[in-house]
Amino acid sequence: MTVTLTTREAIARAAGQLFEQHGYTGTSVRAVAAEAGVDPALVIRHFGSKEKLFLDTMDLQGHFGGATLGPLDELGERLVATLIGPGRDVRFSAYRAMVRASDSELVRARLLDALEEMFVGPLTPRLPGPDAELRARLIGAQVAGLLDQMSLVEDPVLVSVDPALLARTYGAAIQALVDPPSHA
Amino acid sequence: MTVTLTTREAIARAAGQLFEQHGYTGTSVRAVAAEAGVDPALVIRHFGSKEKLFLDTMDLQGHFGGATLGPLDELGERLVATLIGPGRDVRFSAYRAMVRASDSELVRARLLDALEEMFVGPLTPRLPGPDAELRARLIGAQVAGLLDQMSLVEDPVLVSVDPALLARTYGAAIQALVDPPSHA
DNA sequence: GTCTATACGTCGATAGAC
DNA sequence: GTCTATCGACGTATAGAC
Repeated sequence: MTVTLTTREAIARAAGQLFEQHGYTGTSVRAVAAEAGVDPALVIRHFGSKEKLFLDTMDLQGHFGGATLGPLDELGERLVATLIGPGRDVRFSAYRAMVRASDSELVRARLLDALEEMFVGPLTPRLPGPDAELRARLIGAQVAGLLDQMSLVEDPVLVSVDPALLARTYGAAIQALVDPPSHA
Repeated sequence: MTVTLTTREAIARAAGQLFEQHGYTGTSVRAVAAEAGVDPALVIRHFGSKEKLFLDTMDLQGHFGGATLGPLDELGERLVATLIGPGRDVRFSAYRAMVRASDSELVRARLLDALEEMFVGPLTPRLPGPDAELRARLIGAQVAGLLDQMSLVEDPVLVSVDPALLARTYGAAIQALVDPPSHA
């Protein structure tokens, strides 16, 4: 029920919006300050640096939580459907903003941590068969790759294809890592 | 047999090295000029802008060519083995530099083009069964994701795991998109 | 035609006055 | 806490010397 925002909240809100819209480089501290209606020096004073402001503002975990829930059977298809389903825009723009800022070492570390917490961690103890952790990490790679093509470089074919077909097709490839490997 | 480099060549060589080493943001036009032993203004004069210098310098196609050759049988495993096999460092650093610079729209477009030319184009006409183009693009996504985790965020587990095991495991997931889908 | 010298505008960040 | 003034570094442009 807060009618007024604290200065810090106003800055964070403006920063999140501008970072997702124009990227890290394309968003100046001065632009954030103008959007929030405060002095540019205040932005640095409150958050320490532009980089910390970015990391404090961007949140991946909040958008992808629970994607690995449910039975292992057909988990691949459900996982993809969750990623590209309703509300995909907020997920895509958060991931896109992070990767675009990956020239920063802290941002890369955050990306690795987020993937670990959201996919590798929950998945590893549930996968049957050998090399469970490796397979969980490779499922994470598949997720990252799909997000790359759909939200970062925006492959027009993938963006506009029937989501159900995409979930079925890519889900099968993910399922190949969920199910225990069959040796030749 | 050229003993001396032209100014343009010297700039390009210095730029390529610095961009791969310190990223786009971490490499200043002035640093490139100093490394090449020329005046900073010359860099802009020869290449137009820092962004064009980056695009002229970075080359993905040259490093990944021919990864999709050979019989479709076990193509997945061979593809991964080629990506992470001997000389992986040059491939990884080229890809890493590009993604780190993906705040630029031109760089993102180049990434999409490169993946299309190297994987989607050669693969689409060869894949049996329905949705060949979609499956080829999703194989591209799998490749991008693996490169993300190994060369951009540098997942320590994936970087140090036995390459043969990795090729076998991730190769099986790629093979699931090479082979025609089996409907339930 | 190259190259040098210099300068412009903007950036992230800091110091110190209210 | 907030603003003013300012710093050094950046990408880029241009004028003019070889």
